[in-house]
Amino acid sequence: MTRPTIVHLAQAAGVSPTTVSHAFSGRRYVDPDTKARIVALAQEMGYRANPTARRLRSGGGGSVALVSSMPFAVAAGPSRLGFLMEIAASAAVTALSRNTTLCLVPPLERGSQLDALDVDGAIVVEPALDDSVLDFFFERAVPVVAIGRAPGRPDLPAVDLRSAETARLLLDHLGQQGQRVGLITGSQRRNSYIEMEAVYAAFCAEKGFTPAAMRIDERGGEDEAAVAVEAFLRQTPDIGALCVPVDAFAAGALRAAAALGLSVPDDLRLATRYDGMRARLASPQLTAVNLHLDQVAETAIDMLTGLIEGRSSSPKPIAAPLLVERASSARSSR
Amino acid sequence: MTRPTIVHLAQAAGVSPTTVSHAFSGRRYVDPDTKARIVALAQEMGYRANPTARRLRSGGGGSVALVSSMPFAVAAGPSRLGFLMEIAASAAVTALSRNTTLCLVPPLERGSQLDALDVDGAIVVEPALDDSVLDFFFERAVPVVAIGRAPGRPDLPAVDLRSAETARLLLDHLGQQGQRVGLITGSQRRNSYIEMEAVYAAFCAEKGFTPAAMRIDERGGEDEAAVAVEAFLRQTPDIGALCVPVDAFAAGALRAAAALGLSVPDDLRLATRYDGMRARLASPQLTAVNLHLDQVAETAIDMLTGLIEGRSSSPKPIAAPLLVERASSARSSR
DNA sequence: GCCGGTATGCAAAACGTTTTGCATACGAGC
DNA sequence: GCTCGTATGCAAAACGTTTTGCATACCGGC
Repeated sequence: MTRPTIVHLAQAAGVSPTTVSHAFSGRRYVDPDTKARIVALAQEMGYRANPTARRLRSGGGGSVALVSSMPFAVAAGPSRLGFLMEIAASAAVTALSRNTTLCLVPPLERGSQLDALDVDGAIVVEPALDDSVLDFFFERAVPVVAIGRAPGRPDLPAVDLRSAETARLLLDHLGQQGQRVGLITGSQRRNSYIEMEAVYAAFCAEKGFTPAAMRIDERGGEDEAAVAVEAFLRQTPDIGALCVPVDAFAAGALRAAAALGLSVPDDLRLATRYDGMRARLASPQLTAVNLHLDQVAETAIDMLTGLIEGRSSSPKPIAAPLLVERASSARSSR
Repeated sequence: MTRPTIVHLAQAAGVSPTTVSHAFSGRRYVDPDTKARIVALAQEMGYRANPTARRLRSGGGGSVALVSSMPFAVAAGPSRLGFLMEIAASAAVTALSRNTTLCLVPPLERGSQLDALDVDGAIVVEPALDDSVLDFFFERAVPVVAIGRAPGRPDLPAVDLRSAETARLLLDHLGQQGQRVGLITGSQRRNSYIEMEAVYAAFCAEKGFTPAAMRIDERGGEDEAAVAVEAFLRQTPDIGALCVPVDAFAAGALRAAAALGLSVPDDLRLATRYDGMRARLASPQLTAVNLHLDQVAETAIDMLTGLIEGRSSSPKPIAAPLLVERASSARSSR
């Protein structure tokens, strides 16, 4: 009744477990007849190697974690989809094609019991400065690849999201008619915010206008952003364009504009970073950037498997970010 | 340099591995002083039990798979988010709180190497008739819980999505002003389609109008739906309302209506099933149903862990589906 | 008749835990 | 002094693989 093991199969085939193992792994020669007999018998008995035993002996093999340090249960509702999940979808596909499974790990809260987490590596999405998620894996000596560089850890293998370029793309586009451009980022210290803020500072200096930037706590999501952006716009009424990399915040900004009677894009041009459903289906549709997340996910998985197997990671570059112009930043007709 | 094992720790503490094991598991009494010493030393040495070894000895423990048989790489773009991913997010959170990890498994294509998949159970989202995903797990004697009953397998544990009620809700709403209502489902044989089609037949008989239904292959996604629905509407011009449970198809239906110069909701009232981002951010927003997917995911995880541990599954019921009225089916003003 | 090579397969030692049955020591009760 | 419970801990056997070194048999060449 119990599941057949390699010993049962070996007995049935009249050979040793060693031979059975070799027959399947191909690591040593096995007489073709013998092998055929074993395979046929395995089929018949429904034998299937126990993956746990296999990985105990052979060390690791077969699964990586995908983790975000962004709130994901906290910011309930639609915002928990999007960026992370799009990466998850691509990464799962890629991982599977590398014969690896992908474990989805929600943000680690303090006291989370994660002993069960048994992975050979981890992909951490947009780690923040001093991110405890990174420590968690370091303690366990689990190799990590970050998506988006890890602030304060220039040595950590990462897939570069090219945030500086992305920022430049957005800002140049938003300010192309001479508008004063504002910037809304998150208060968490993620590399994309940091790079964007730096590019923004340079941009302002170049154009000769005073920076108008604000940071919002990610945990508040769209609602908090709507309130905060409204206050921000009241305070800086000469802002003609707003760069809002977090799509949930951009949705909040749309609401803020509406509340103030500002028309988008005529009174306020708006653009966000991640070209996901939120950007595509907002009204008006949001100008955004194609970050090639499918490539990013694939590259991250490849780097990680490389790291796990001790190969030096090939830093396959991601295609340059691509501006996707939409109605929210259409050239003003006024 | 290598990671310390229980033997190293035992040596360092001057006890046997047995005692160390008991100190952590609490399955036998260990002198408090000894235990404290062991724990302190473990901390210092960075000892952490190897989960693989643990599960080999103790049998299973710690991970479940989430699988959809819906195309997910095939239907690229935005449609690969949504339903499955919302469930994934909730399920991952619930799973973690049960000290279990969630593996995301993309649709199994023929020949997929899934030997690495080492899970104690699986949640299959909306299985179709004769779904090969189910066979895959049966072969491996992995317990399965379905989300949405499995057609042809009334015995399979499942979380009921209450599709009949959902259908009734949508149809009654759409037909409330006497319109003739059409139905668009998927050509795959999933329980929700089957139930909806049955309710629809009864509904038509009741109201005394000829059914107008169509099935579309899911793999075509929104684009194929746009084309198909346009043809469908041309052919049955007296349709005043359309029930389109698949949100990607509903988005296609919107495009079809626009192409035909039909205004939604004035000329055509529209409603879909899953109240996700797609419904909320479409223009006009789509009337949809709150299926309580967070509850569904949590219940599925609970049933599955129950099944794995041999407990009889407690069939905690899901809250009744709730109609969320939006602009796409607003009461016609004409 | 001996040597070297190839073909085929096995025994036994890992891998790092958990679990079970047994052992020792010690104090209390008689 | 003997028995008995309780406190504490250990040895050894699992769990199901993979891996490594060794064994046997056979064949051809000298």
